[in-house]
Amino acid sequence: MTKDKKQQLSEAIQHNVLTLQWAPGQDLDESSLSLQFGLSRTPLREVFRDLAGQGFLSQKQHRNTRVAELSHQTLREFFQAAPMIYSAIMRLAAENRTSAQVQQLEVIQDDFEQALASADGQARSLANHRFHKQTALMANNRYLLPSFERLLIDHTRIGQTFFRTAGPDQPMSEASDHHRQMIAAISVGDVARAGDLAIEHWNLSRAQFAQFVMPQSLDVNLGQWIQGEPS
Amino acid sequence: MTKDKKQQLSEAIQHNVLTLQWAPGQDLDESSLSLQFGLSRTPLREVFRDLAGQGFLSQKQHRNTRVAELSHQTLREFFQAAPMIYSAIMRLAAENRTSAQVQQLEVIQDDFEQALASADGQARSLANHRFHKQTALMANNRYLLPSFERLLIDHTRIGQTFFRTAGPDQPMSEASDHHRQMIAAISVGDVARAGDLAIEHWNLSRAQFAQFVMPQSLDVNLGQWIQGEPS
DNA sequence: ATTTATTCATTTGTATACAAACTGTATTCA
DNA sequence: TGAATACAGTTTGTATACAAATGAATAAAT
Repeated sequence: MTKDKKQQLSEAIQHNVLTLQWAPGQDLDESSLSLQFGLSRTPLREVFRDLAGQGFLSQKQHRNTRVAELSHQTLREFFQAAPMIYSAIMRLAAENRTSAQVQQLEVIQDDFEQALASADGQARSLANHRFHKQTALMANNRYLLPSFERLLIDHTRIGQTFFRTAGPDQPMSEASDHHRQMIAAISVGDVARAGDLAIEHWNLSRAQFAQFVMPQSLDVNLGQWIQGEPS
Repeated sequence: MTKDKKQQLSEAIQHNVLTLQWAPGQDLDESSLSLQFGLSRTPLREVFRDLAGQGFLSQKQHRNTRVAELSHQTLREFFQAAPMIYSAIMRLAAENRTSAQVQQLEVIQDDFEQALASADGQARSLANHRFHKQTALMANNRYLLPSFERLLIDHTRIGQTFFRTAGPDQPMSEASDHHRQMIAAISVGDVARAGDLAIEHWNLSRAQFAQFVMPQSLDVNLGQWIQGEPS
């Protein structure tokens, strides 16, 4: 009945990090969490290590574990890497998908649209997260996956602001349209189209970021990456 | 005097994995290793988890930890991801490098050339590994790094055969030439040139792979990726 | 008054004992 | 004979006690 405690703990931490209920950089306390989840410190620390390896948390020797930071520097690195990786994942998803996975993706997309209709920013954001995570699963490439998952974590955290404040109108439905078109492209194995859609979808996200969270001082630097290739 | 035992253990494992002294898929024994390194199982298991997260080892619930596998499937995924990531890392290295890092890279390259002169396949291969790891450090992008490191692990393992058997002649010196040109491009911040060199260097590696380790049956499938974009 | 030591409380890291799970062998039953 | 099951030995996973390291607060010194 009581599922795997470690699994539960891991999922709870991931949830708290992705929804910003735990702020970037926030300290975590081993003993209180181990009490809270009925686990001793040994397995708890193993979960910490796993999640640090995946980019949810960060650890330093003899210092407490914290929620992974989100600094200006990480944002810059984020914009340098994201379009390429998202596009590659989408192309490979179109290449390698199975029909069962496509069906699963459609279910997830239905959830996403339901979440958009609600006013619940967390639900919207997590549903979006699940959609893209499924595309990564379909891409089926162990080398690309870790980078993509890291990007997705921070994409979801940054996007919180947007999903929280915006109504279910313009850009929201545009995102949903993209998802539907992605499913179509992936479903028929149209690799090039899938890759292009990723870029297009990404440009939408970028516009959101610029509007809602981008520090003014970074705009100039980011500009050269946003357009495409830097000269 | 006795440095950090965990660090020592971690480096020893990495070395054994990269040089194929531990074969892909090989089982590891917790108790014998903990005895051997004078560490209890608790910290040893933490090292295992870290290295599994980095792609050196692989773990499953209630099963022993093993050296990460190298199957046909992983090779396919490898060829799908490698050129793009290598190129991106090299471009970013040219973009973000510091002069101290360039100097460091030159030292590493000197080591590499020394190793080429020797007949020691492991030394050659590890020196090559260090060169590319340094470029990743210079790229300074936390999102790309985990994917690149995974690729580099398997690149090094696959390349062992080549570095072991070949003399210090044709393709060897060609690789070394590439390294020198990379340093030059990175040093002056020529982003496009650095990216192109990565592709060029990669094509050389690929030729080596095809010649030395590629299973005949896979050649056809891999062909479509080797040329560039699949239609 | 500011800086430098020193102490102590808190937290992280390690060792070890114990519990749970898996693997292979032997035994039972069809 | 072959399949299924039960058992034993080994290995992985967890709890807990202890050791080491950190940082904050106090005391000492310039």
